[in-house]
Amino acid sequence: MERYNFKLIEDKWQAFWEKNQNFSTKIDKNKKKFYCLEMFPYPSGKIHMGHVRNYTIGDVLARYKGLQGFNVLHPMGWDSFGMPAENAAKQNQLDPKLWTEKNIAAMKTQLKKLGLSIDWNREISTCSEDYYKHQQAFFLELFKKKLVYRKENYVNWDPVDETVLANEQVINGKGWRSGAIVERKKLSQWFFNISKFSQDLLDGLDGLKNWPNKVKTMQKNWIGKSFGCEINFDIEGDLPIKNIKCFTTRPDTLFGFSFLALSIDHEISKFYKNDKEFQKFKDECSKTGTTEEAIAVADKIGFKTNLLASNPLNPKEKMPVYFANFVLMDYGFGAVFGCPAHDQRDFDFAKKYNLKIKTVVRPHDKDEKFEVLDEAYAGPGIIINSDFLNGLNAPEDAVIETIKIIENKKLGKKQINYRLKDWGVSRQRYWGCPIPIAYDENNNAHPIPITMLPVKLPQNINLDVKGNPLDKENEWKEIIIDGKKMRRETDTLDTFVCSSWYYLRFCSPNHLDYGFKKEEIDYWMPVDQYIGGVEHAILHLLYSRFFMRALAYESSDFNIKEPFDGLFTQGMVCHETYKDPDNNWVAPEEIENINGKKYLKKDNTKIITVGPSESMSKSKKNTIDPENIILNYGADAARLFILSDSPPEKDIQWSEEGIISSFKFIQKLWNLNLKFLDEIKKNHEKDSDTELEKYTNKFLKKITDNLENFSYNKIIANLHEIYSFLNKQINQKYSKDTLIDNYEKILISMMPIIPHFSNECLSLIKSEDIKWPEYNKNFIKEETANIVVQINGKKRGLIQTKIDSNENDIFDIIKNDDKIFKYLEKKIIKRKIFIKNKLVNIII
RNA sequence: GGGCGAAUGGCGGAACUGGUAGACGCGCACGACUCAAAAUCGUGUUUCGCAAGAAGUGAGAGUUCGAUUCUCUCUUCGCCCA
Repeated sequence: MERYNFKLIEDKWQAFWEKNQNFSTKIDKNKKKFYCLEMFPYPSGKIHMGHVRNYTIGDVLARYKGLQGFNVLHPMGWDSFGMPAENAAKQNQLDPKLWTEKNIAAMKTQLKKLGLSIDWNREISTCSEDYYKHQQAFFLELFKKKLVYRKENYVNWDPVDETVLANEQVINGKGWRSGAIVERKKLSQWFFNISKFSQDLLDGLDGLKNWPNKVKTMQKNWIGKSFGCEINFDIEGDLPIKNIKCFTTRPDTLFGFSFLALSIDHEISKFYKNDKEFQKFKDECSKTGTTEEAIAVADKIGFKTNLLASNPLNPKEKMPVYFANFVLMDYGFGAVFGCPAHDQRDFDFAKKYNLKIKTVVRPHDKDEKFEVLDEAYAGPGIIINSDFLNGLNAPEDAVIETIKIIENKKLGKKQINYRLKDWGVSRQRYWGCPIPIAYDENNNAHPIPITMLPVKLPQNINLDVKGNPLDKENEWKEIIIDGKKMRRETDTLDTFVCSSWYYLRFCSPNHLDYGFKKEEIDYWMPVDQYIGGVEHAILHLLYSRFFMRALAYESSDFNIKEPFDGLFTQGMVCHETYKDPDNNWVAPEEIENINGKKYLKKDNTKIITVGPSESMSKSKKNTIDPENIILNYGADAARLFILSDSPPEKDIQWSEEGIISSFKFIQKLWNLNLKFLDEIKKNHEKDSDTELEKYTNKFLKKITDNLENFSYNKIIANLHEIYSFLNKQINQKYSKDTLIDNYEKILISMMPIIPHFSNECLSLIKSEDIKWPEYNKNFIKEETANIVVQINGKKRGLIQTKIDSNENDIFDIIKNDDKIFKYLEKKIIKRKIFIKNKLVNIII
């Protein structure tokens, strides 16, 4: 048999598509559009298997929609600002720009070898001036709409590297690079007012019918709407403070009040500015990171004031006021009332400072004597020890009732609170989009005029400095606006800003005046199917949803709110892990298989222990390089394997056996194709072709259904089935026309999966009018049905009948079937269940 | 600690709205071809049992004529958040 030369054929078709510009797209108002987008990659230098999976899934969809006649937009670009470039530059004395561009070129070559149906004319890169110029214009637009503002906020500060760290760079409270204990430090930073849209972002989730519920739930929790009430506590003491406002979701536990806790940034902290003890306490607090997690894990500590707060519902009760490290200024009013019996944090705090713990809720299964002793009880129950609230159902009824009372007594009011905080976009980094702002001598911020955009990053600067390199560029910092000398903002934008609108830019990648052209986004947006990893379920997707709203805000010519109509989150690519006897990770290519055991290749004596399959990572040395796979097995085989076995939303296990099997399958299909070419030369005359037609149409139905449902793994099973069928049946002397007609349809249906192979085979018999084959319903109809015969719910036989046979017909057959009938002899039939074309169940 | 999800042969995974559990692939076994091996092709492959048959979808209960599918409790794992 002739070998299938995948190298030759894949190169041929990739060159063909490029030459004919098959995937370059233009607006065509006579055609329905389909915008298929995969999350664009960070240009690290090499594609990994995760990319292969992500882009193969997207490509299957894009090609399928194209064959169906949609005008498909399927672009690709680069999320090319960010820290790795800056770090690499520091280490190797390189220019981040050159490093990034080199990586992009390399990855583009690799992606092209996968045979993706991408419109490369629309390629964008977020670090190019053409891109970030528009981003700066958007920033100014948001500034004008007052959706951007500046405020002081805490950052994770690495005191050794003198740099700000992102949350994920803080590991166990220490800087990832220096190992220094991370501090909280206040910096003046730019914020996007995303919280203004909290309710709208929450409401919008209901309309996203084609998003996984999992992601919607995660976003919902992240926005964290809570229903509660603000309460005024009267204050007594030696300060000019009459009352403090608190937010709580559990006003019903107010009789359990035992202290008031304030954030160290609460406005009354100004009275303690000169208190040395307070300053010491504040320093202590600043050693905790800024994440909610860090604060939750940290020891609960407090600083007692001389103030007393009285319980609004029982003014005689006066409790101490503390500053506490677990109260956040961003949430509520930076003040909470402590109810130790029913909140674990408050409980820990009360234990530490010996405060009263009064039980005010009893679980439904406990009596009035129930008392909280060792841990807080936060569950539902009945209110006790609470005067006029006693007997109410907590939390539901009790919360509503208490709020009513509080409102009547004018002690506070009902309030809705959101956990979602404003988005801090300032990064003290070089390799990012410069913020188009300048400061005058009084430190007032002024937008840099739009005509002066882009604010370009300076090149050839010294990166090997502590802190933000841009801050050291004194010449660059100087700017003259309207004849006035000013100083540029040296922070750059969070890279999440770049990815919050790139899907718009793909619609008008070369438009010079603005980030997009209205006519073009009106046609292409929203993205019909967005595909990427679940790790972006919260931030990136929420920021994108915000960005659309921010652009539409106070704008009449922008009416789309949701950028992504459909979302699909694919699983990770995993591989077995290996360790040598010394407990070192070993890469798959260092291993040799001898008699079912795995040995270290180098010395052939050390036995390797096989560990569980885990997501591919360099640290565990269980990565597989896609470039080698494509080189050795071809893009079609790689695509075939990455789609088989596991549903796209679940993790997939990469294996050597698997990719080899896919590779062999393509060879088998090729052999079948040669057989077919032989067969049609024979030109049989036969009119009983229905079996082939039936099988083909059933196959087309299955494959279409599976494509629609993202059941791509089942499509591979369908391909194996159609292969076995054809391989056995092709020499059944079907007539030439029927054979060609059906084979064509089958080949077209394989085009989304293995495009090079199917295009090659198809080109040998057909070159025009290639479109997705609709299945013919007449061939799908069954004429017979297999009926399961159950006796007392147990399967006792299987009989074949004409389709739609009635109960009596089936019982006639059963009576004549000895194998089944023996169970019924001399028995009284109590009941019969009959499901048409499926089963009968006889109860005796 | 909270939320979401998952658990099916030796392995990855199928099973539509409650109706034949194990599609398809890997692995394994046997056979054909071969001097031989590789490759390829064919057959078989949930478990126990010679068989008839029985058991069987993480564990335990429940609803139902019938449960991998629905409900409850538990266990383990994964992801996200704290």
